[in-house]
Formats: sequence, C-alpha cells, structure tokens
Amino acid sequence: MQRPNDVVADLLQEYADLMAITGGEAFKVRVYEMAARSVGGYAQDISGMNPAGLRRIPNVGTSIAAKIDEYLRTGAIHQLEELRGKVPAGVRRLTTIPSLGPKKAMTLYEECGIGSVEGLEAAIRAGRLHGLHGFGAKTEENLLHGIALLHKTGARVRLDVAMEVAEEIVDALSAVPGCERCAYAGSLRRMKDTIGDVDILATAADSAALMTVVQGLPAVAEVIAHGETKTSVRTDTGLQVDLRVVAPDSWGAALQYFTGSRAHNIRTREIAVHQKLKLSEYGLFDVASGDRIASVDEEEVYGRLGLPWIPPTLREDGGEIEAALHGELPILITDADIRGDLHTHTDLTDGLASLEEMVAAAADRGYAYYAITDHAPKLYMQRMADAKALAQRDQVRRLDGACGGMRLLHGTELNIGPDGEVDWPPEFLAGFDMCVASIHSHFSQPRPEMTRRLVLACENPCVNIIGHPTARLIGKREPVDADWAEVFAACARTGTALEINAFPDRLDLPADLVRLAQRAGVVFAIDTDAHAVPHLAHLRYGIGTAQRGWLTPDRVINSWPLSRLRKFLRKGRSA
DNA sequence: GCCGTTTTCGGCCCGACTGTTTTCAGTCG
Repeated sequence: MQRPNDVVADLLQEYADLMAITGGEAFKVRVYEMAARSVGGYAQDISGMNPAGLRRIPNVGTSIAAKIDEYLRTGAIHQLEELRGKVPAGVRRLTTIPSLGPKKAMTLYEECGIGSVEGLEAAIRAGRLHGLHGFGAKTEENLLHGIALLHKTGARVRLDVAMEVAEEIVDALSAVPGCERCAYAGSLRRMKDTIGDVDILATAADSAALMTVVQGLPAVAEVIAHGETKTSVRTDTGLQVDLRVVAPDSWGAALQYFTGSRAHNIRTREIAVHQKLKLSEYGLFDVASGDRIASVDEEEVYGRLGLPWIPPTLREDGGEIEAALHGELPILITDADIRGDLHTHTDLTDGLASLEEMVAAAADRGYAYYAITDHAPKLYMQRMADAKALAQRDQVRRLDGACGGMRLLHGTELNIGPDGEVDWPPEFLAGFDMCVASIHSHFSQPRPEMTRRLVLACENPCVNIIGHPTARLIGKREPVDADWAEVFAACARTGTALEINAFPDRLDLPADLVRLAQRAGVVFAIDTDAHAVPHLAHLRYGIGTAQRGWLTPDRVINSWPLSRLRKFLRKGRSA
C-alpha cells in the first residue's frame, strides 16, 4: 500500500492531467502538478493533518488544502469526481501515446467519441479520422506508430541498460572530428532508477557531422526527428535518444538545462527572471542589454544566479534550490568514499565466480575491506550447510590481507522468515563477522505482519544490515508493504543499517525512502550484491541512488574506516 | 491556484521540431 502522501500526490496529478485535457488554464495545471510533487515528497505523513497544517506544504494553498482535507475526511475529492465524469480514464491514457497530448486527446474524444487506446487504433484503421481538423495522414501514421510503441516498450528501461547505450554513443560521437565535448545528461545523469529516454549533449562549431554520425549508428533503428541543433533517434531496443549540439561556449548552460528535471529548470529560470535575467540552453542573458553573462560551465551559470553548483542527482526540485540558497546543500557520498563492499556472493552458493576471483577483483577496485556473504541454509536451492560455511571461513581467513592488504570479513546473507526469524541459532551466527538479513519469500504479507517481521530482524543482535529492504524488482515485483516509519525507527534504535542495494533491477532501498530513513537517524550500507566479478562495478548505481536520497558519507557504514565499522558490527553481541 | 527582497494583485520558463490550420498550434523535453 502507498503512503497517504503518495496517494494524494497521484490524485493531484490526475486532477492536473484532467484539467489539461478539459482545457483548463495552463498555470493552474502547473500548480496542481507542483503541489502533487510537493505532497509526494513531504517528509511528514499528511493523514491526520488539518487544512492549516496542509497549507505549510509548498505549493499547497487554500484551495488545494481543502481538496486534500476533503480526501482525508471522505476518501474522495468531489471536483476530481466531476472531472472524471467528464473525461473517461481511457482519454487520460490516450495522452501516454507519444505525440498525442491533452489537446488532441480531447478533440478525439469530443469529435469522435474515442475514449481508449484500442478505440483510437480501430478508428484510424477504419478511416474515421479523415477530415478531422489537425489529423492529417502523417499524424494518423504517427499515432499508429506511437500505439505500437506503447504496447512494445510502454515501460521505461533500467538505469544500466540506458547507461550502456549512452556511453556507447558518447564514445562514438567524441571520436568525430570537430566534436569538442560530449556527455550524457537528463534523467540518466540524475541517476533515476528507470530512464524514459537518453539525452546526449555535444559541442561543435558545426553540428552536421555529429547529426550524420548519430543517425548512422548500428544500434539506431529509426530517425524520429532531425534538425540543425537536435536529432532524435530510436534504438533497436525501442529506447529514444535525443542528441543536442550547441556551440562550445554554451556548454555549461546547455548541460545545466538538459540535466535538470523540468521542475528544477522552471525554478532556476524563475530565479533568473527575478534578477531580470533569462536562462536558456544557450546561456544566462541580461534581459535589458541582451548580453550573455554566463554559459561556459555549470558552476558559472549557477554562480551568476547566486547559487552554488548543485549536484545533478539532486536536481529534481525536491528542496535543493532552497538548500542551495541557504548554503545547506549536503556534501554527498561519492564512489571515492566507499572503502568496501559488504554484500557479495561466490560460487559456494549462487555466485558465478570463486572466492579467490571475487576477492582479487575487489582488491583491484582498491577496497580496504570486503565481505563475503553467501546465502544461508533456508534458501534451500542454494544448499548451504554449517560445514560449508565453516570451511569457507577458513578459506577467507587464509586470504585475509593477501590481496594488497585488503581485509576480509566473513559474513552471510540470512533469510528473514515470515515471522522475522533467521536461519541459524545465535551461537552459530556469532561466529560470523557480520550478517546481512533479507526477505526472499512471502512478499505479500499484510502490512502489520511485514512491519513486525522487519522490526524483529532489526532486533536480532546478530543482524547488522537489512538487505534490499523493500525486495522490489523494478518492473517485475512491487515493493513489500510495511510501515517504513516504524522500520526506520527500529533500525535507528537497534543499530541496524539499511542496505542500498546497487543491483540495477533493485536499487533498494529506493531514493525517496533513503531520504526519509536518513531523517529518522538510520545509517546505510551501499552494496552491490555481486554474484559475479562485473557486478562489483554496479556500485555506481547504488551511489546514484544514495545521492538522490541526499546521503552524506558519515551515514554510510562502508565509507568508515575498518575499526569504526567493526565497532558498529559488534552491535548487541558479547565480545 | 499559488505566491511575494518588484508585488496581497498580476503575474506565472524557454526553445526545437512536426504537421498542417500557409502563419502557427501542439507536443516534447
């Protein structure tokens, strides 16, 4: 079940969408969109808040507070119900078709009674759109194409999938003569957990060569649009890639523009407007004189707006502008802060590489310490046994310090059973240097049971880290339903860290919960859950998620020196 | 509908590309 904040955020977003479709004023639509985001990201639970309290949420005034209050009291918002009565849900869904926005969706509904994606497809094929104002042959073709695409790729792609495509294209374009700089921007640079499309930015005096090269890349299946400054293509996997080419002296302004979320960019441009300046991808301009006053790099652009440089992973209008204005931006955790990986596997259970191979690869990454945490017996398919664990421990002790002085910790990944119990008895667990404990089954327990289960795991004196806490698999399995505030309180109280699992289909704990957990005083471990040598490099995605949760190094136990980490790992154990 | 170091009223981000309405609306990012 969602947090009440998320439920209300969805309702407000729906209200904004329906208002846009019914021709509501654009600035009102924007306010509802902003309010939706503010409510979703608000730290405090809104259920139980009165209208006066609700109005303290940014972008929530009298009118929206009244709507939220109505929802909290009655479970519905009558104005939203009215709009729903006017616009069937299928019409809203029409706007998810690429190239079909609110205006055209409403035209289709009003003129032809089309209220679903399937209905639109049938109408086009039956020629029922002929003569409809604004719908020529090319538009029909584009809509059919968009519908096919929606069916095929509908979902966004995983962060690592988009990253691979982006890095390949950046490499190819960087090699083109005349290309001065090239980098990926957009949600990929912000490290969102899924990516809708890839934004690539390049600088060159002449854009033509770059535009030609990107259209001819082997992975490109289709050219969607092409002009002098922008070309859009789609890869054979259905991922859209937008290339923008600007003059070299616009690099900073363009990178700033193409990195921020829409909301972040609106905020930065508003700050510019208030200073009689204008910010675009070409630079920061003085409105009166038309002079360009900043554009070369992002630091300069933010600086002239009176802001420090804001890390890309924070650029979501989630409070970073206010923090920047007050000089309160966090110093975020980075890859360089990480001293070791605390959740990894070997071929003793379901890993692909041997202990020696994993340890050597970890040492190559320059780690000071490294934990081996193979699965425990209750994940029956892995066939772990006491003797195997003990034999591995001997091996680990022999290898300890043998690779570049890297210290090894012998751990295990326990299963948190339905009642919160874990695999081994306390006396056996005490032999491990550390324990991760994770949910691997019974994902759909009701919230009270799931909460109790996680709290009990935290209270186990041998459990140091809760692994992939929500157990979500992006695009495949929903997160488990728990009272996270209660779980976070238990973590803080018992000295149990929450994992930020860096595996790209997990990214778990998710960034929004990381931020809430941090406020509750929780500490974290950013781990790869590597089952093979290449997985160790997934750490970057965990770091991205941690940064999106505003995490600082002092809250990350595997950025600590080994002595401090060992002290933390002792938890409630005697010794 | 919200908001305020210019404002309690009058504003509200900016530009590229497409298709079609031959001068611009719609969509997207």
